Amino acid sequence: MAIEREGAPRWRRRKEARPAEIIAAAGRLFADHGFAATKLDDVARRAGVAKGSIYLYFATKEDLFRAVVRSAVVPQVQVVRGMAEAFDGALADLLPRLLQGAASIIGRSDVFAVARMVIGESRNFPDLAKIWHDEVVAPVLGALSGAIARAQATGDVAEGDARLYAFSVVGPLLMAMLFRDVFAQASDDLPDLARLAEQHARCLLHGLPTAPST
Amino acid sequence: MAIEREGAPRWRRRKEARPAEIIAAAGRLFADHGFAATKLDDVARRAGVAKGSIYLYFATKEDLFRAVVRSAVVPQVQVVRGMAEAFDGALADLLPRLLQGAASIIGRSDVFAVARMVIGESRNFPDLAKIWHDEVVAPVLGALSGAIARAQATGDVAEGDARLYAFSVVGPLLMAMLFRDVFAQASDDLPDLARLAEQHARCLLHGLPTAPST
Amino acid sequence: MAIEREGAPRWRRRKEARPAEIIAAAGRLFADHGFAATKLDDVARRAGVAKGSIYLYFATKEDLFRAVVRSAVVPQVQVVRGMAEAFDGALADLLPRLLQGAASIIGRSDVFAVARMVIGESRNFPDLAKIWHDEVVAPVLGALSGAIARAQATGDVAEGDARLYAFSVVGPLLMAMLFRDVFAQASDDLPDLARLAEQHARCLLHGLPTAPST
Amino acid sequence: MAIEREGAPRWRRRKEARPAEIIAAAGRLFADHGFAATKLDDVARRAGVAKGSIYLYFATKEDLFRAVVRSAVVPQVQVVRGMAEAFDGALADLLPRLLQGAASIIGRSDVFAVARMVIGESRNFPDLAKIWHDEVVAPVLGALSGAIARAQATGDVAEGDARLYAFSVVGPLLMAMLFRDVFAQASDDLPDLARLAEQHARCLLHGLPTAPST
DNA sequence: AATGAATGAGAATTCATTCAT
DNA sequence: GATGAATGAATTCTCATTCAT
Repeated sequence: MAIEREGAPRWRRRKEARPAEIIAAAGRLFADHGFAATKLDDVARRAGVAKGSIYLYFATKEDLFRAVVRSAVVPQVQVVRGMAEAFDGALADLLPRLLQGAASIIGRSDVFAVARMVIGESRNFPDLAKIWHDEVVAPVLGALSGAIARAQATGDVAEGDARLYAFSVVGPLLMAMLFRDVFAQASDDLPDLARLAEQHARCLLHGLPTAPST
Repeated sequence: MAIEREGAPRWRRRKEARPAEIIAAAGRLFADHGFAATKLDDVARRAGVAKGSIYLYFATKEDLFRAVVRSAVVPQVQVVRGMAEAFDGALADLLPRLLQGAASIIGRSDVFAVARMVIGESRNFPDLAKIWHDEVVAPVLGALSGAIARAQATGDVAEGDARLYAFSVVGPLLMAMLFRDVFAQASDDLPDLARLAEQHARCLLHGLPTAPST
Repeated sequence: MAIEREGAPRWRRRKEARPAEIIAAAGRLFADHGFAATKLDDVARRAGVAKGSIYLYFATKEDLFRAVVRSAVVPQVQVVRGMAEAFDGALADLLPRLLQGAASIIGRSDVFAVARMVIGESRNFPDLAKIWHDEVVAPVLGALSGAIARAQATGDVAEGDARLYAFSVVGPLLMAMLFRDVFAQASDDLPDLARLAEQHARCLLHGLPTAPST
Repeated sequence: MAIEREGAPRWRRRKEARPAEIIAAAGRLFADHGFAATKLDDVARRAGVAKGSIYLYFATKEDLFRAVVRSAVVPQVQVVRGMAEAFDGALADLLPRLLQGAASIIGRSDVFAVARMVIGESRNFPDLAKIWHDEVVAPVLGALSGAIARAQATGDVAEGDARLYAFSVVGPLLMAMLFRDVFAQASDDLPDLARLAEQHARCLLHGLPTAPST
């Protein structure tokens, strides 16, 4: 239909970009409506592509969904790497920076939209749960547990299960993020991530009580 | 399926029991496959009912979904009440019991299957997110924040945002529960809820470091 | 449910009345929504009867429809008889009275609701078209044709097909009635039946032209 | 079914032809069985199209029905125009030609199948009754009334309500057409439209009586 | 490669009819 | 007789997927 005659078309969509554009469009719609409620018709329209073209790059709708989740995993892996490298200083210095960083970095992205999808579809797409676990969650927990274990070795941190301590460290922040994502409309008192990060770091260092209990 | 007690007719009208049976069947399937992937045909079969009979009690599939979530809210409200009443003793006694209780009570039920559904469908069913928030989440957070605020008033707890402290208290446990639910198949190292409850309680009371930081 | 204990219940629906009540209720709904769009549920509710009770008197929905149409035929047959008996006087006297009578009698009843149903469902219920034809339409046309034929024999009416003359006599009035019924909402200028009857009678007697064309 | 001319590919996309083909098939079935009793499955089969394809062009079954009726209106409007232009000569010349023309033109088409549908469903589809009224019935009546009024102005036609005269003019013919359509199977003496047209024209001009009644 | 018309299996929903009470 | 809960076949509508162009 759109006829381009002369040698170099003024502007042409690069075919290499297509899959990424489709993934971006699909990601948005999946995040907004869930897997089943998202229509490939809409994905195509949003991506500025014909419906059939999606099938040039993705065999099925499920495949596209997988691609979306995978593509969201990649940047997270960067974050994970950054965190792992950060785990070196003293715990008292580390924790605030760590939580603040997580709060601001993750809080700015839309990982949690993807996380929500993965959570909601974890039974239908066990492989995605696996990917998400292996590529994102386990490494973060691993790096964190490792740092804590090292801190225990140097006597900085009380004895106990390092992996469970990792939950103690990141659980509140993650829960708050999920809260914000799920209850965005339902609540008019969404937790402030930065303040939570700061306060929780202090809580982890000194405990909840005013006077340290001997 | 439904075992009739002695003397009862082989088959009888059960106008009162039917909705509950359907909700139970639907709850199971929704939890396992999500809203969209659950077929009313299967719900009917599982409930031992004809497909059309579902419509005697629920106007639409969405309505049935809502009923399932609502019905899951009720028992949680009991739990919430129990927790609220528990918030009276000294923090040092309270926290371990509280977390242990939450871990065992909630961990035994299948709330998290429903929670997973609510999370996954929160965009498609904002009203359910609202119900879940208002009936379950907000009251728990409220009761907890209240107790913490009271403890702050008596000088037991350091100053800070009581509501954010509530996240610090329950976040790790909730994240661990969600982890177990979502990554049941993906991970071979699921966190032990009871141990986490116990360890996190200690962590909250003394902080992470070995020697309380003055 | 409604328990009546003592000997003679104060008031009890006479079972003989039931079928008629059901027919009345069904007639109304069929007329308003057509055969297919009428739900037996609504018929039952309107008749103040349980849905299953309809089947005590009518084997199927179609049967009920037939009964409705048949029941509407009976009073029409009376009208037909009345018309037949009226055909005796001189044409000049007869026509105005006849048309006026038809206009007022038929116009007051709701025959045309039934007629509309018969017309609309004539393909699906050929037997009803047959009944309506044999019991209502044919007798009227027959009586009218007969009277016209007699008037032709006495030289009162010009020669020609008496049956077609019958169409000339009643067609305008019937079309106007149908018009009123079908276009009740669509038109804001519904024809006045009484005036049409009067004017058409004159038209039939003298012709349209001012000066009778010799 | 649809015969392709030479050189045409055995099968090809016919985006433009499809809607018309579907309307044609649907029109036939709606006319034969009514709106509710017509299954889209059958429409699809008759149109040589997959069931889903219907929905590429019509949002709902009701929409398709509307399209059918609308499409039947267009040719009628032509007829109306023709009639309007015909209204010029003297009444004595005009009436026979007019009625004959109407009888042969309309009698040959299948308008009355559509009319029957509109009549039968006028309660369920008031908008269609409105369209039919505004586009077909009112213009015809209007043109006819106008011509009669002009004839009254020139003294050709007796005084009286021109619009009601219009009913006197066309009523018999329309009623006969409806009779033929509805009672095709029920009657073995269907009125001959051409003869009725001719005889009714005479009746209108001279009146029923042999000797013009002064 | 790209298109988008066409497909048809699949799912929700309706409702006439049945039947245990 | 009367009831109304239960049934399940039937139907509309959806949408992932295909394929001729």
